Amino acid sequence: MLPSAQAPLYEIKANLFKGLAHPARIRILELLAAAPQETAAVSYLLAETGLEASHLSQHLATLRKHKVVTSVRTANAVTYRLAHPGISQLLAIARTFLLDNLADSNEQLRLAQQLPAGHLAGGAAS
Amino acid sequence: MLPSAQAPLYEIKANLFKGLAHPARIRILELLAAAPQETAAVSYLLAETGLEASHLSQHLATLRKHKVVTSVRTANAVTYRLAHPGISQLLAIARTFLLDNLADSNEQLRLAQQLPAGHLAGGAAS
DNA sequence: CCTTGATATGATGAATTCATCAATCCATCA
DNA sequence: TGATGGATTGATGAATTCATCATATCAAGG
Repeated sequence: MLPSAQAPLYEIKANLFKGLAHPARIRILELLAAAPQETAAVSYLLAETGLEASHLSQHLATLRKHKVVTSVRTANAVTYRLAHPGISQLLAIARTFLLDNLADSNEQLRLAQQLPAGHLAGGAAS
Repeated sequence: MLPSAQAPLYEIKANLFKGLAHPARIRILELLAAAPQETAAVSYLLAETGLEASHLSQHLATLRKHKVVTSVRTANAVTYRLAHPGISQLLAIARTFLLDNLADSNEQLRLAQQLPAGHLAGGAAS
């Protein structure tokens, strides 16, 4: 059920978050958010994510379905763009929230051990 | 797979959004966001949402699992609280994004009909 | 102890999403 | 036209989430 003027706003919001609820789609969106004019070609996304073409297409289709991205075909190339600046804001806020969670984990670890916590996260990509 | 210091950040983000990807949970979070100190009792959430107790509990458990809320039991009452101010920011941004989508829908409708669009959404709750 | 109120958990079938491969479509070129 | 490159769609089984009811747990009072 897609966003519709007839659906309650909480349903519309939940649907938006469903569109964001997969790691591969987060990676795609972050590549777009970091690209000039929040726009990138499928070929670029393909190279950067390392996904198989059909897998990437499926995820892009989901993002289109949820109106998180828009696409334009130019000859044999298709480019995708974030549909709204709010998307990158959502990603940015999710980052601060999660970094705080990491800080909390550090705090709990320290209280548990009564020792200064070493560094916990060394491999976080984005 | 819960947020862990070892998981890539895009997986952590996707997991956060999974926690938000259900209408009932959005409603709960918005009630909390609007409550004093972003805190409310289960009994209050029960009355406001109209959900059955076990259904509400299941959703609250999901929100706890995703660290979107925290809970405290005081005697036979349990209160929930947003775990981070970022949550209400996510909801607020989702709102602006979606309102823009409504505006877009209005624009397309107008172009299609070459007539001023009447009001489309009259029943949106939140 | 039993009863009551408040809340959480367990279990199960239905629905949806995910992962993945095959096939198809679109555009270009010789 | 056929071949090639770029991108999408269709199909299917596995995994996860959702919906819902039964049961259990926690806390307080008589």
